[in-house]
Amino acid sequence: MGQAATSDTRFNGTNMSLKHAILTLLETEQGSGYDLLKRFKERLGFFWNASHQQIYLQLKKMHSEGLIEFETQNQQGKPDRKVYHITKQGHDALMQWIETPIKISKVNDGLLVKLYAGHLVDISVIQKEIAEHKDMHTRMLNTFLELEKDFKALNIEQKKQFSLPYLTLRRGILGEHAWLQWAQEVEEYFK
Amino acid sequence: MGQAATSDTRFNGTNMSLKHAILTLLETEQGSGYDLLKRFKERLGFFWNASHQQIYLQLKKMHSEGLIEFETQNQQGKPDRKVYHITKQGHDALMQWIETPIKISKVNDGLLVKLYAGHLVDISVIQKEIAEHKDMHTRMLNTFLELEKDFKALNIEQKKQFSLPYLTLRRGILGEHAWLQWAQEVEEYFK
DNA sequence: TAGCTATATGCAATTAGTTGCATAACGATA
DNA sequence: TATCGTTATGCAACTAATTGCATATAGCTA
Repeated sequence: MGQAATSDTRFNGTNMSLKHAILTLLETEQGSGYDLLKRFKERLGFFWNASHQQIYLQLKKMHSEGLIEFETQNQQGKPDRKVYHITKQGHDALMQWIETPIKISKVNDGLLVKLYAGHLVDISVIQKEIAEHKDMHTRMLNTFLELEKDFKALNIEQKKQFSLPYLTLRRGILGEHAWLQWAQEVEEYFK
Repeated sequence: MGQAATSDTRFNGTNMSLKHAILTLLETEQGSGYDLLKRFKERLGFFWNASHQQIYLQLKKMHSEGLIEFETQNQQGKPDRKVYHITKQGHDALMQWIETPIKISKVNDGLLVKLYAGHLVDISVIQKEIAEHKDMHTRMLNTFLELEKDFKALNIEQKKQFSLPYLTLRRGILGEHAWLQWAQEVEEYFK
């Protein structure tokens, strides 16, 4: 056990930011911060996560940079909505970003740090936590499989339309499968 | 395609920080910032990544918090080394962290944002970038498989000693396998 | 009726992480 | 001899993200 697992040069490229994920969403359809929050959760949750605070902050910043514009919609009973849409500048920035290589995404997983340090505590502490994470991953996988079922029920035209989002969904499914397979191995090891 | 993929309540718990990864490393063996950097790269690269700037900054902060202590070692020809070791306080903080549930680790993958937005550009742009990432993931998998080979060559006693790090390595291997399998699917889709 | 969820937005303080720069000497390679 | 990689540490400026708080209404549930 002594080979270098990573080398700095493999991780070069532009840094990803929430900014381009938001531009991508607004490119297809305008929406408020709240709309975007929902879209992140519903459609991008398997590869991008963002809190509402972060989204609102980014939107404000992007507006000041001229990447997006908004109109205020008054609503009865509910607070006003700021409906954002992408500008020419925002579209250009997105296109430029897509064509610039990005870094391989960084993995920082606290659960594995715990497992690595597991000799310091009763191993049942770790086992219990892995079991809890397994539940979460199982629920996520099931959600993804539901989404896949929906996709498979579409007609050929619609399938073509959603093929790229579907490929990202596949990443989520394969990723969760791998996680659960690993958890299985860990369980068997401790049996 | 419309089900919620994630819900806020599933992501509760203490936030992981570099701090505890460093404490874990120092718990086993004392070392300098530079040593820790190497250990991150060599042994934790498949689940934790940190730059040297960040490590030195954290060490300074942790020292001011009393979690670690250091002695300065003079060396001929080379700069002085600050060899850090964990304190009682640091050990206690680590133990407490291990027993506190942590959040499921966040996934933010720019490459998938690009794929999601792939309809905006010539798809070959995306294909090319996925191919480049595939190379990196292949190299990483090979490194991990080498490490696994080293582990398998150990005797029973040593295997027992390194069983927990080995399980974290398995996560890396299964994760990279899943990534490459996905890349294969994407390639076949575009063929 | 009290609490929960959803809708809708935001600020302030803090922590985490990146990017760029700086220094300094050794040994190996070109 | 010039450059490159390794060893060794660090600051400054910036960007990214988290945590906690704050406001306000409607509808549903216990």
